[in-house]
Amino acid sequence: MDNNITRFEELLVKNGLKRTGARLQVLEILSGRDSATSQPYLEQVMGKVVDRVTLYRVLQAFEEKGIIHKVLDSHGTANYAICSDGCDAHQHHDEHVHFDCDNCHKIYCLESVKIPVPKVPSGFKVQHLNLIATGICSACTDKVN
Amino acid sequence: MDNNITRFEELLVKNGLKRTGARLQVLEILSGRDSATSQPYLEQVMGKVVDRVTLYRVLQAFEEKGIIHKVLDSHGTANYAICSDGCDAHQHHDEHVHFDCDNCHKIYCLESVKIPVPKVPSGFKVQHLNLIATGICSACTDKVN
DNA sequence: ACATATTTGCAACATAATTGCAATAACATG
DNA sequence: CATGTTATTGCAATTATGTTGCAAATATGT
Ligand SMILES: [Mn+2]
Ligand SMILES: [Mn+2]
Ligand SMILES: [Zn+2]
Ligand SMILES: [Zn+2]
Repeated sequence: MDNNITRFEELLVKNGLKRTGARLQVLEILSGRDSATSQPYLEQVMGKVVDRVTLYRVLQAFEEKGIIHKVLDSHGTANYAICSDGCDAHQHHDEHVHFDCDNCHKIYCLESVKIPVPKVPSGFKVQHLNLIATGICSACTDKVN
Repeated sequence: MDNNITRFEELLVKNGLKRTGARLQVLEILSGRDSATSQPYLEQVMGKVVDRVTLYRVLQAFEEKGIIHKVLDSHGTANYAICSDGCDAHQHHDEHVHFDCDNCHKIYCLESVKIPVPKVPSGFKVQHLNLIATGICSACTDKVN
């Protein structure tokens, strides 16, 4: 229909969400970064043009639709990253390792790294795994050398 | 009970902490439970006898001394459990798996379950691992059957 | 019992997140 | 392109978690 429609707008429509400025802006920001983006950072860069509450609702809607996923860092701060693929409103499939760099404090989605399944005591039924590794990221390691 | 008091008092003294009511009460509560205890729960059961701020400071001191460790659940809520191993002021070594039950919402320290080390891309240097498994705990599984 | 360093309570502040409601904007329909 | 319906937003208020400064209280060695 409309060839001007961007891929973000398609994503919104596909998920039954109206294409509003706030939503497009969040998608723009998140997709332009190589690591997860914290809620405080988002709130700061989006400024007062978009209300805090709207940002929270946008993030919540995106998470529910499987457009983004949330990663809590070691301080409990919410960080968001675009889901790579296959996630939808019914299920997220991004059980990859997240890497929290002690130096630059970026949180990387290590999409290719599956979480190794631990052997839990009998009786415990594991449904989801969430592994956060902390240390020094590749970029920071390079800088030092 | 009296034995406990003595044991806890020794623990405090050993760590250069004065044995105060608030600290002993926190140790009592945490040690009497089979799973990690959330800050909100602690605040509730300790009531207004102990100020919120004092509770925060007690928890912070205990964590620094290696007496307890903090586990953030999937909502980012702080939960605390007594350290089993020889943790001290210089280092925690309780990198065990934590199990967050979807049913009873208890967080278990699976002391015996080490976190399997993931293979991260070259350049990334892992220093710590934090794995939280969610699912149904042993007690809840039993109840259903 | 006394001196002193630690610990506590209080008040104030900071930040993250949620809710209800009214105003507004998106968009399907004609 | 005007209009009606519905989703979305902004605003104000509220809740929850956590921190800081400071003065009062208390634990402890002497
Ligand atoms: Mn991710
Ligand atoms: Mn533990
Ligand atoms: Zn880094
Ligand atoms: Zn359970």
